[in-house]
Amino acid sequence: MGITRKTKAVKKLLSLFEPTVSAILAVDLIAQLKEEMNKTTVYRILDRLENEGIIHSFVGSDGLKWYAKCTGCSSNNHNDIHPHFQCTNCKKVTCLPVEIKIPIVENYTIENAAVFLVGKCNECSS
Amino acid sequence: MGITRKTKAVKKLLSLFEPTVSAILAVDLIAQLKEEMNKTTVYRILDRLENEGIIHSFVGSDGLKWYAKCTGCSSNNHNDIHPHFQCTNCKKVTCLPVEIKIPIVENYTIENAAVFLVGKCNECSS
DNA sequence: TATTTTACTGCAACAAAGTTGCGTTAAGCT
DNA sequence: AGCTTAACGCAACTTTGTTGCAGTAAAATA
Repeated sequence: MGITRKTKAVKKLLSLFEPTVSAILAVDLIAQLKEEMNKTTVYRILDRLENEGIIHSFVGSDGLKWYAKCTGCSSNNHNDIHPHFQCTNCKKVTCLPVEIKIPIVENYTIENAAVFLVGKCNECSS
Repeated sequence: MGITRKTKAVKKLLSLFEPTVSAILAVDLIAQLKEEMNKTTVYRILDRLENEGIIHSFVGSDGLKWYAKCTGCSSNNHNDIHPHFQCTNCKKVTCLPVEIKIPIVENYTIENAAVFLVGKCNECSS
């Protein structure tokens, strides 16, 4: 197991999630941190932070991995199912603070749901 | 543009979608057809069939691409939003014939939704 | 049916995202 | 300061998917 240490790399990476409510592509994080740390390190820190419930990840419609800061998640309780939204114009991805109603389907016991919405955000549709 | 020809390869690939309602991983199709055709061919046929509205694709929670046969889609009208379900036990992915209610979110104009559900199917939960 | 057109296929090489092994570094403890 | 061990960097690798080009085979035309 082991306890996550607050190294320079971890602090730096976490700081990138602060000033925004948007999700960030893992690939973009790696590009942005190119001079400061190795891509392996980025992936490993993201893994650890996710396991501790500090951030959460999801896969976009192109198969790329996104990360965003959790609001009210912990390592035990990580199942707040909220949809993610991507604007077709500015490409930004945001977590929507909306409760998703999981449909009840006969013959299927649904335990989790990943909802990825696509459309136009307010700034791009005006 | 060009019109899709019904070549041997196309017929063979399409036949794999017949006997099942389940979705198929692109990677699995390639493995299954290894002796009969090149992986480039598989990807290209899948692309064409999707453009024509004969099959549709989506990305699973692991980032891999799935394909399934459409029921009631055409090249013009491809927007029947139905959820996809993966059983955590048998790993099968199926299209659920359920209408998804897209939530109305302020400041966001939602045009499309990808819903990926995870849980237990009937055969695996009994 | 022979010819011509053009969509389709195979191959090899490539691209990009993400992983693994291992030797080294540095955080946190006493 | 010294010790333990988590964390890091590097290089090499794996996997999925793409691209360019030369050759093949459908389908259209005559």
